[in-house]
Formats: sequence, C-alpha cells, structure tokens
Amino acid sequence: MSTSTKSYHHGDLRAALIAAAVEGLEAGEPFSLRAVARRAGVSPTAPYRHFADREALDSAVAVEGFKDLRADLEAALALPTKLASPEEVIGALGVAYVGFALRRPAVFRLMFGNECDEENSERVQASGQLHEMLNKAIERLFPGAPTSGLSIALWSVAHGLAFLHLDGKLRPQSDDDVAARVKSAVSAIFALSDIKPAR
Amino acid sequence: MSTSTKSYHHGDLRAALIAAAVEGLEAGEPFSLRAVARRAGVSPTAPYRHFADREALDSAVAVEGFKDLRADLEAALALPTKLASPEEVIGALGVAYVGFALRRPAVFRLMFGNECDEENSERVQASGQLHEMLNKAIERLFPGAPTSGLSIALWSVAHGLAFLHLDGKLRPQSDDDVAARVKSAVSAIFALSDIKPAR
DNA sequence: TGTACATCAGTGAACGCGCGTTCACTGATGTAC
DNA sequence: TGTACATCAGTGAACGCGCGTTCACTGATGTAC
Repeated sequence: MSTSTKSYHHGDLRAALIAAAVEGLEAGEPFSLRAVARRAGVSPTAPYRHFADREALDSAVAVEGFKDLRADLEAALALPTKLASPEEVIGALGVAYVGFALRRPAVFRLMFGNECDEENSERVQASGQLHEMLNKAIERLFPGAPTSGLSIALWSVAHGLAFLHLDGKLRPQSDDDVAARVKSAVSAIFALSDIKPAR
Repeated sequence: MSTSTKSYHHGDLRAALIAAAVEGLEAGEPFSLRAVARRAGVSPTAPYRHFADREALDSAVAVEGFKDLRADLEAALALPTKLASPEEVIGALGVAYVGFALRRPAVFRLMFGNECDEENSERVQASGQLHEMLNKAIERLFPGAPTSGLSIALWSVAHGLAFLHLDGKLRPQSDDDVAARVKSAVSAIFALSDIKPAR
C-alpha cells in the first residue's frame, strides 16, 4: 500500500500512516502510535509531524472508516434500483453494515466502541454524516411518514447485530449465515405488528 | 463496600476484588489488576491467590455484570404484570437495558465490547443465560409465533441503542430523553408494517 | 545556471509511566496429638 | 486445654515490556539572488 514515490521526504506520510494503522488493525495488532510508525517504516516520532498526538491519529483513522462504511452503504443502496421493497432495501443496508463490521472488526471498534472525543469535529462530523445518510435513505423509503424514530431504530438493529456478532454474543456463524440472520431480523421486525400478541 | 469482618486474612478477598473492580470502573478508572488491588487495599500480587490472571478477574467482573443486568430486566418484566401490551413490555425492557448501559457504562463495555474469550465457560454461559431470558420473554409475549429471529432483532435494537448512546453517536440526552427515545424506537418498529412504503 | 540559505520532514536517544507477572518470603489460621 | 506444625493468604521487591511524548539533531528540499 505504498502509494507515493519513495523519495526521502516521504511524500505523503500522513496518508501512509493512516493506511498503516488500518493495516495493523486488520492484522489484529494493538493500536499504538509506535506500532503504526513501525509498520510505516518510520521512526517512532515521525508521526508527530502530522498528528498532534495519538488521539489525532486515532480520529483520522476513524474518519477514514466512516468514509468507507458510507461508501459500502451507498453501494448497497445503489444496487437494487427499482423493484425492491422497503424490507429488501433495509435488509441490504443491514447486511452491508454488519458485513463491514465483521470484515473490519478492529476498524469498526475504533470508529464506535469509544467514548467520542467531542473535541475532534472532523470525527463527530463523520459520524453525523453517516446518521444523515441513513435518515435520508429511510425518508426515501417511507415518504411522508415520521421517520426520525424509525431510522434510529433501524440503525440500532444493524448496530446491535454488528456488535453482538463481533463480541461473540450470538453463536459464531459463517458469513452467509450472518447475512441470513440479518435478513431474518429485519423481516421479523417488518412482520411484528401482524403477530397476534398474547391474551 | 467492605462486606466481611476485617480479619487479617481478608475473609473474602475474591468478592472484595470484584467489588473493587466494579467500583473502579464506575469511577472511570482504567481496569487493571494493579489498580483493582490498590483499590481493595491489598498488594499488587494478592489477586493471584484468587484469579489465575488478569483475564480471569475480568471475566468474573463480566459475569457479575450479566447477573445484575438480568436482575434489572427481570424487575422490568415483573412491574407491569397484567394489562400491558407487548409494545409496552418491550419498551420497558429496552429502557431497562439501555438504562443499565448508561448507568454503568464501563461495566457494560467490559461485558460486551470485547472479543469474547470462548475459553471462559462461566462468562459464555452468563451471556447465554441473558439471551435465553430474552427468548423466553418474547415467547411469552407472542406465544405460538416463531420468535427466534424476533428476539434477536429486539435484543439488537436495545443493544444498538445502548452503544450508540454510550459512544455519543446520537445527540447527548438527559436520562428521560433517552427513555423516551427508546420507547419511540420501539413504537416505530411496532408501527413499521403499517406504514405505506414508497411507490 | 549556480550558489547560499531558510525551511521543514524525519531521526534517534532518552524520560517516566503503569502494566502483568515471578519469586522467595512471612505470618495468621486451623488441625493433630 | 496446650503445644507443634502444616497450610495457605497476603507481602514486597524485582523483572522486562511497550507505551506516549520531549528534545536536540540532521539532512533533503526548494527558494532568492
């Protein structure tokens, strides 16, 4: 993933550090400034030229992750174009969301499992953009209906499924099983108000 | 929280350590063997008399947390007794679940945000019992219906709401607002299949 | 086009920190006679 | 009831580790003349 010409002055060390951080996370290594620098082939203090401190690098990686996740979700939305029911669209979104989490667990954890440093506006903004994107998608599926509660609820389903799987609180599964599970959760929810309650 | 008589030999250091760990977590301190021992007023190596290693203490704390969470949920189930609709019952469960997470964030994170060590059977079992309890509750609410997908879906909603709030991915809220939000998410889901979809 | 110099990206040694864990130990407890 | 002794819970010094961050530095780059 060496993107730039290998001149002495690195070229784009900032980007290279973020890339190295992502690589490291995906390789299951613990996240630290020093480890990232090591992986980027650079001295432990070089990152300080580009990031104020460890937290700043951490945030930059999270922002990158949010960008990727949004791209995945946009792609899932783009696929079925016309003849998909809301349930199918939401199912596809959910599968994409959980898929991202399972494919890149450490990045996902870094993006979320983390008391958010409200200070870093870029990071807050990135998660805000994700939220907005979801809102828009739900609004498009249910025009005219009040959707703010709904979109939070559906985001939560996907988010909860992602973390429950990630943390092994649901039986471990093959990837296809997970997709099936997500779809089944979505359809259970869509069917909810048709079920006859007890008594 | 010193439970036992303060004889020299501690009496029940094991329990005291778990209690100290919970206290420390709730005070926002980072979790470490040494910190827990310090808080319990005991040498850094004393815990090794009762726990094989750091991981074992960690798991014991998680097990304790699962017990507490289950108790909270049982209490929420017990309250409305008869004349509550499924939506109300599920809303109450959700509020209890998210409330636990927000009241004791660090414990909640320790219980969940964590690749589960499959080895520790006590811990796996504790989360399994939680899952089962939720299954039973949903089955009772919707007898005869196929509920396995539904109970996962509803657990996910609560779990996702909990973490999204915990991680500041939804606007910060007063406690009451959170309860309202949980209820609104639940009712949005209950209303889902009544909404007319686009096109 | 060639030299002088300011800039600035990356270096490497060093710091102090808290951590998990080991080890040989000490001293209170409780049991056998 | 009293003594001898094994057990075992807690001690405290010590280890090696990786971490984040500082500091004075070096050497490549690019600009001014």
